[in-house]
Amino acid sequence: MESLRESGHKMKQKSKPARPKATIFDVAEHAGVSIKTVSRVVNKEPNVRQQTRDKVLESVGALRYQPNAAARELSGKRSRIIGLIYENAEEFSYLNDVFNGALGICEPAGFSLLLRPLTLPDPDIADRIRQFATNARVEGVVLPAPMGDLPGVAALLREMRIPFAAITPREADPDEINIHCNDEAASFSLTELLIEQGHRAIGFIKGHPDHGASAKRFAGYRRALKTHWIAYAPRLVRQGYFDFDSGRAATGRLLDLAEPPSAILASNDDMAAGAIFEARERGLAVPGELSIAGFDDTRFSTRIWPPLTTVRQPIIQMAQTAAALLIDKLNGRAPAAPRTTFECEVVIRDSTAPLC
Amino acid sequence: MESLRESGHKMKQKSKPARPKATIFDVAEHAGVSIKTVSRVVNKEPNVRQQTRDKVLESVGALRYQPNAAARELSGKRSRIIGLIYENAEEFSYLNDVFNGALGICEPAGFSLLLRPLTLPDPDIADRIRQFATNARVEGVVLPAPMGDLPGVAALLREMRIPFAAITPREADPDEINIHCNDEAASFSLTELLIEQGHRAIGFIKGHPDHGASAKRFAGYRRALKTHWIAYAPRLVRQGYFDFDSGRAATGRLLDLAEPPSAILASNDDMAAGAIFEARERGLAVPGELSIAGFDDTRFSTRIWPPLTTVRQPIIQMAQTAAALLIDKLNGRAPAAPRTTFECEVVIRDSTAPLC
DNA sequence: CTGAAAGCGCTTACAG
DNA sequence: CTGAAAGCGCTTACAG
Repeated sequence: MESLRESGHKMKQKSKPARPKATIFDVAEHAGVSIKTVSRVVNKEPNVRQQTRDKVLESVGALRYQPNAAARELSGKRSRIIGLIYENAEEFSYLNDVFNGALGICEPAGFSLLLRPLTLPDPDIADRIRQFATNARVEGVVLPAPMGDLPGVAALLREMRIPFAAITPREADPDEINIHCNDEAASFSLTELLIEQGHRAIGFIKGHPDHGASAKRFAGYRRALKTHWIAYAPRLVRQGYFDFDSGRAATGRLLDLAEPPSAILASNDDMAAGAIFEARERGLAVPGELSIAGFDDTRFSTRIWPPLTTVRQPIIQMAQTAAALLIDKLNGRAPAAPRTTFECEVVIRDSTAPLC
Repeated sequence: MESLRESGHKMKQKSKPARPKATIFDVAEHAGVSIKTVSRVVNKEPNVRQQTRDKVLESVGALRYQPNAAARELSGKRSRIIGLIYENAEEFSYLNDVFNGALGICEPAGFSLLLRPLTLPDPDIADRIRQFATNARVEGVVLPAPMGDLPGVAALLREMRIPFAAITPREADPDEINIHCNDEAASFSLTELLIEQGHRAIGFIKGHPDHGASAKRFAGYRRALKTHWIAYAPRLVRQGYFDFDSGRAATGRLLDLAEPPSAILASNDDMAAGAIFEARERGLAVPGELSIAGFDDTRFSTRIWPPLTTVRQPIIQMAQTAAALLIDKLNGRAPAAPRTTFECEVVIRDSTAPLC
């Protein structure tokens, strides 16, 4: 017995001056228990006397013990890594919010967040995701829009048995984690705002067809028209792709109409910025001669002139919820509400005005 | 022999339907060598006969062998994780480029990139970095501006003996990896452009004092004035902080002058956007009555009206170089050029015009 | 040029 | 409620 301890002490002939870095053995010795008990306490497992638990916790603090993640993963088969697979779009403020929200939950829960940007469309997307999931050893994945809308992605993750949390308004399997906000209702409110301002010819620029949000936003627009007994005119609706250029081009076609709209609702801010740019190029005053509204409330919307009327989503909270529910699932706790809805908020600024 | 084969076949009574996941032992058996030899081949170590190497590589392919990262880290003391510590700023396009550039190098080299946003100023920055470095087990760190400019950060990393690559124009220890572009020369060129357009009263909005780039850009402005025999007027210089609001406020003070400038050079695009906004609020035509130039060529600069004259940095390449040199260092190869300079490029758009 | 042994620091069964 | 043993899949010394 004595000799064991001796040899233990002799062992510490480290060549580096760096701090020793306590292991589970050091903590066990310090607390006078077995390493298994330390493991139980550190992992918050049950069946440890409170007194023992306190003793161990004290030693953990005294030695500044931090479990070795590699050893944990090797023996426990758990990597504690969550992947964030996203479209590498130009507009990054949405992703930045998603990232910060998810990280804020992952870090305190002891999970690392690993990012994987993808450039769409990508014919090899399945291979790329498969490789990422394998190489990075992710236990679960967060899928911000539009990744959760791509049929191949969700199907692949299901096949690989990797749990995921999708942020998208598109309906999902009731057992899968789905976070979204009420795009349809927000679009309805925004359209209604324009109607209440006297606009009747309201142009609409649709979003990218691969995004679940696009259909919802368009549906809200149509419902508002219907509610207010305004006939739906297909010629006032143009396809966009959520980027500046497509918004600008769609606006051009709308303004070329014999009877152009007095207001344009773009399905996101980037396209609304394109609309404002096009209006300015044509010498049209915004909002005097043309009202323009967007969607997303990007950082952009208060930097351009005039500041944009738009819709704000609680993206940080949505990402936090996505990460939290995913971690619950990974930890074997059934998520309380796999499908969670958040409220959007219409933000009225200067790019829309009553029709004179 | 025959029996061995037999038993091999019987072995495949796996209970899971998932693919077996080959280990180094499987590869060794398949190739008829020891695990040590497999290890040598996989890690590209010398002293293996070409014939043996080929045989092992074939088995690796046949079994789709991928080394277990956790086991590797546990035994080899190397995590193959690089941290990216950045300021969580609103303007994210710079960071997005940094991230994509670094990731493009890390992934093929077998390194993971772990992001750590920080909100500045942060009194606990040292603790936070220390904890990140420990928890995430980063081997090295990439420090995009302005993280490399904060004296505490570099000092802490040195103390922890964690190699880092700083992207900043500020001078560094010649042994440390430093990536930057020629901010001073670019600012000189931009100022010269305005001078050549006939401007004499050129306002300057300085960048955040904690960023190394700020001093360089200011120096370029002063040198251009001097070169062209224009007296330096302190009243035409205002302090900004790289954000929209400070750019707008500084522009307001400049325009309130008895003899306001005919052109304003802002040290980044965000402040230039603020300048344009302020000019518009005052009913000043840009560039007709006031020329405005920025710095950075953010995605923003072509979205606002008028499109911004600015300076483009090859950020993706700079980040790639930072990551590549850092990985060289981590792998024990001395970086070829620890201090590397890139060229910036002046991009002339519509926000600047000859003085009439 | 190649390999047998030890060990990295944990967790998972399994005892008691 | 607690612990002794085995083992996760590699790499690091060390032999030959």
